[in-house]
Amino acid sequence: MPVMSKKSYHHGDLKNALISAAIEIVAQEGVYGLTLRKAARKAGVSHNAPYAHFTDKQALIAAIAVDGHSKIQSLISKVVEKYPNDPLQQLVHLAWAYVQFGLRSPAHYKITFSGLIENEKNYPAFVEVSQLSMSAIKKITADCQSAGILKKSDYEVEMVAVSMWGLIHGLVSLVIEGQVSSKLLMRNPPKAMLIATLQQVVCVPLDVSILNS
Amino acid sequence: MPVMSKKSYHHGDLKNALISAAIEIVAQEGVYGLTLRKAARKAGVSHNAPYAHFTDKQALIAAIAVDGHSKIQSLISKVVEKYPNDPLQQLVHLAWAYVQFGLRSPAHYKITFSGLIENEKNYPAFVEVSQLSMSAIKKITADCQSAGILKKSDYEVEMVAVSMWGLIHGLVSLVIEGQVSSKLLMRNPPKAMLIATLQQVVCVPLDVSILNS
DNA sequence: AATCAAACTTGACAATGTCAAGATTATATC
DNA sequence: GATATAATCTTGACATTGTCAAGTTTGATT
Repeated sequence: MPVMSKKSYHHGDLKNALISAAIEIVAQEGVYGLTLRKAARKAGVSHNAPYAHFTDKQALIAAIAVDGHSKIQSLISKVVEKYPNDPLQQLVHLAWAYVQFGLRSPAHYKITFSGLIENEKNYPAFVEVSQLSMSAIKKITADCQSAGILKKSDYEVEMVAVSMWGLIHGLVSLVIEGQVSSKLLMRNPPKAMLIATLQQVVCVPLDVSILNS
Repeated sequence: MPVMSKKSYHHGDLKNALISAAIEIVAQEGVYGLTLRKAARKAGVSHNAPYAHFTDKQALIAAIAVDGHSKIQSLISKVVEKYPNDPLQQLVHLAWAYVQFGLRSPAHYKITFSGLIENEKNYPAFVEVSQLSMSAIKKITADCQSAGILKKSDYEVEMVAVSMWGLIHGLVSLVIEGQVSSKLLMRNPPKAMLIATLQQVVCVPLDVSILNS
């Protein structure tokens, strides 16, 4: 791994530098503000340098999405480690991680989870990492069912996991889009909102205090 | 309302013509294929004509979203008329309308419900129509609660409605993005999928046969 | 040390969003 | 009904963008 020297012809770590730059741009100017040339400028290279690492503008966007999935996954790992054998805590904190990521970095969240990538199958890294996310949710869901925390439906585990995923993702989307009135948010901050939602799905009553950590 | 004469300087109904053209483009070439100039070409006007009706490219996108909301709302109206005093049927068919719209016109659905509009507050028509959608869902949800079909939570009706909305929207999003494996879809076609999902939320068992219509 | 491939640059091109200024037509006012 | 006014549409121009082509620099391999 070559050191990032100040002024060499070769950047050394341009790919990651471009991704970071792109994430910053997206955070500051939104999805439509992202430009290949702008990212290149921010990384201090010429306007065509990105093409050595990304075939497309879409490929850079896909890389941002991969980064988003990775961030969520590292959060999930931490949560699973912190609450072993407690799938309810894992589930709630998993959902909470999504909400936090979504509210903290809306644009990044959108790119990652809201289907802004046109042909995802063209980007194997994205396909792989998004399947990993799904696997994590599936595992936690299955554990919840075994522990009697989630209803067992007649359909397979994946079915219920998709429902959970959808529920959380849908909620976050609505909050980000502002379709949930701010008044409602004031009276029911996201954390309580999440609990209320999960209570619809979970068949044991939830104690809100489990979230104080 | 002037007739759409063949070759007058004034188009007569350019605004709607542009929206239709844009929807077609989006359906055929995806969101990134949409271009102001392309829509203008398709409507047979000069490249700057759209600016008489839309301040922005974003404004045209917002108009597409408004159209999507309108389509869903007319579907909702029909369903509510068809099943008066049967909130469960209303709920299921409402959800089903979303799924159908999403699977039939993925790109249009994305623009309408997936937050592709950057600053929605800048487009009052969009804000208004999306609030109407929410109101419809809220009413049906409340009716379901009154009928004992949906659990009453400690939180207000809007809370539960948001959950329902989120659940449906999240599911459709995942299907559109292809994050739900096609194998799963084969074994559980969308209609059954929807039922499975609703069974997580609804506290009375659902009979799949109610969907045969 | 010579070769090769990867990483990066410069240059070019068509397409796009949008501004400015002018042309055409509908509508309202007298 | 003529005239003013505003809405609608056109032509022209410009900077920016994604991407192709061709060349340059450099690290790696032999």
